[in-house]
Amino acid sequence: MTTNETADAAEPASDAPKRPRSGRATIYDIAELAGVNPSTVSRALSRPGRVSAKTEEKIRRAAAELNFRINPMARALPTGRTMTLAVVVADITNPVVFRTIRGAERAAASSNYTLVIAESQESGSAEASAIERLLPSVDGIVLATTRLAPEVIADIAGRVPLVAINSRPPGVSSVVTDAADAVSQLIGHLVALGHTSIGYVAGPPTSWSSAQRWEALLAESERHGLAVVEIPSGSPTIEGGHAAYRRVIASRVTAVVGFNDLIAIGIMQEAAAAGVRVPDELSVAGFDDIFGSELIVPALTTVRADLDRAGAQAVESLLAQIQDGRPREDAEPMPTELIVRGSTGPASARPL
Amino acid sequence: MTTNETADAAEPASDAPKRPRSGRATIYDIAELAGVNPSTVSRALSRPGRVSAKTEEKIRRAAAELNFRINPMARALPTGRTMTLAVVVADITNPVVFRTIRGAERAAASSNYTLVIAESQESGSAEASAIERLLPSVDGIVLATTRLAPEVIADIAGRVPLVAINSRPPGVSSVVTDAADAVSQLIGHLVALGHTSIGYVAGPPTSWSSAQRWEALLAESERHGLAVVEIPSGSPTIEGGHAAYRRVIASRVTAVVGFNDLIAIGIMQEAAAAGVRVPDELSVAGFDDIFGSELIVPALTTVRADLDRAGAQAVESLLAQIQDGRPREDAEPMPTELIVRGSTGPASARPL
DNA sequence: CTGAAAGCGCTTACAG
DNA sequence: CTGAAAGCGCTTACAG
Repeated sequence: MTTNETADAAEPASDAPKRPRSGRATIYDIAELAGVNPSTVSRALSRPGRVSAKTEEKIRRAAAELNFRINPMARALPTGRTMTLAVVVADITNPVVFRTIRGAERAAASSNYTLVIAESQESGSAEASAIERLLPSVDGIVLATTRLAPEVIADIAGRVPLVAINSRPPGVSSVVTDAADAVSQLIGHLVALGHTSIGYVAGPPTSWSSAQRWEALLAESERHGLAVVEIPSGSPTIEGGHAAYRRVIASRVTAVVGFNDLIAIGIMQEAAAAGVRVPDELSVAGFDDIFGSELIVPALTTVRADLDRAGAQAVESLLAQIQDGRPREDAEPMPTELIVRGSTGPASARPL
Repeated sequence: MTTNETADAAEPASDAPKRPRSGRATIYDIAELAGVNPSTVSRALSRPGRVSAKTEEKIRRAAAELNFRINPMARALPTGRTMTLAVVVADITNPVVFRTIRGAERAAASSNYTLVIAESQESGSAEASAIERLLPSVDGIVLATTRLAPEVIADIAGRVPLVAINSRPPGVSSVVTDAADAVSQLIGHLVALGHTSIGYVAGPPTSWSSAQRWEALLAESERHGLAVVEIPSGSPTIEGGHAAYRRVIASRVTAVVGFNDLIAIGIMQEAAAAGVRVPDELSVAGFDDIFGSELIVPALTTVRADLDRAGAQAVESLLAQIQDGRPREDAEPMPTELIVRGSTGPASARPL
């Protein structure tokens, strides 16, 4: 009532046929202007070629004149296609995830899809409920988070097209980076420098990639006859690195690899605070090559993956899945590249 | 056809009443189960209290049993409320903007709104068209970008609730940081160190905040009797800082302030490459206190603003505007805080 | 308080 | 090729 009155008051004082409340032109307006049936307008606009050339032309002209924009909500109702995708992440602030988001956003936009982003900061249950909330309004989901159990993810994937980034839930499409190769490059570098005992500061216990990297490290340790040790971090952040530092030192390793650059940076900061020189007394390396890795002194040795591309690839795979109605064959793990910088150096016994 | 057959094939082989294609329960299912009219279900679910307690209870029970989730698209059609907000940014990668996005996302989520993000990397026209595309599917827009002319923004604001971040288009709601105070703090610090000639490396020519900061700097220069010079950067990035470096040196200033930390970092990198010591020969400062400012050596003196809060505040203001139907009174400019670190020091003539 | 009806802006078989 | 009709899943005056 109130709403209507307000809307009416805002209308121009002409007695034009009733205008939609939004003030936007609809296919009915076009139909009237072009002298055709609304259904013809719909056809002309949504699948060109199904209508005679001259009618189509007339309709296009009318649409342009009325500055017509299709209403995606209205279209979504009969078709069930919302033309929007969701990406759910644990923490937008993490440099790794926003690169992924950017890649995803671009791929989505270039296919005329809209991207909504959901951050699930809190618990895994918050995450699940965010997904639940989004479900009816999206055509698919990119899951770039570590909080959900594989079975839960598989379950969601049963209800909506989904692709996971950096995890491989059973039966679910995913895009991952090549952990074995990444770790192999990094360890090769460290071994060449003479390191024989290496620490790995892990990411969250639920993180698939962290587990992968540790597994790869175990494999490398056998190959090279290394002593390796896994150290928990609490969280994949600078603070996580701080928290792990004492255990790193206590382990007497000569080199430490962080699950990600954030952790590695945290470790370097603690080392600096404790007067332990990097890399002379302790070599440090990470993964991701985030902004800041190059800035810190010494600059951080790390393994880079093309995260933008991972995000884009996830969206492309998702779109294909939406098209075909069934999950797409997973692509190869994405290649990685070792970036050697100043934080790693020759092994040398640290004075006790 | 194909679609329907597929859907049918997927259905359980019972002869249950026709299920909606989505497989989700609708209010009709609830109505049937609860033995009431669909309109009653709608009322019970959307505005509790308009229905007798016991019917409501029955309906809730049925809804829960069917695991009902309202379809936001379907609701949007009659109401015109999509429950989604858009935030449009120039570059997601910019640390400043993703902090803002995070704040916006949280505020939106806590009001049960969904946030879609649009990146407009390219030209201002790409930006305008992205907005155009989003317009029908959102209830409001947060504009955190620098590419659009104030009149264009004002025009868009006439068609959809909008609030701008870090610009003040005429007649448009906005949230901005307190440039005058920020610059005053920073210049006070530099003056105390003995600097009398200061360079300002600007952001994009279309950037309202960059202009604000420069204006404030001019005002400060009068107050303190300083020589100040504005230097263009091309872009608000590290590369922009690189590009501006020669002009900075050529200007013979003893201190330089970047429009943002990215530019300041770029300048520091060039200085390091050229063997110019910071801060001994050149003091450098920035704005934003991004991740990385603390990592670089020497750590960057900068002015911090609470960007998360800015994003959240923009969303709140937008929501109020959507409620009331008219723009909300702008809040005070947000306070800022000077963070003094190692990149600024006493003025000293640089050897030619 | 609740039911029956109309409508939001599209799409898509079904006829012709 | 195009029109007329029904329907997508909701909401909301209008009656009772």
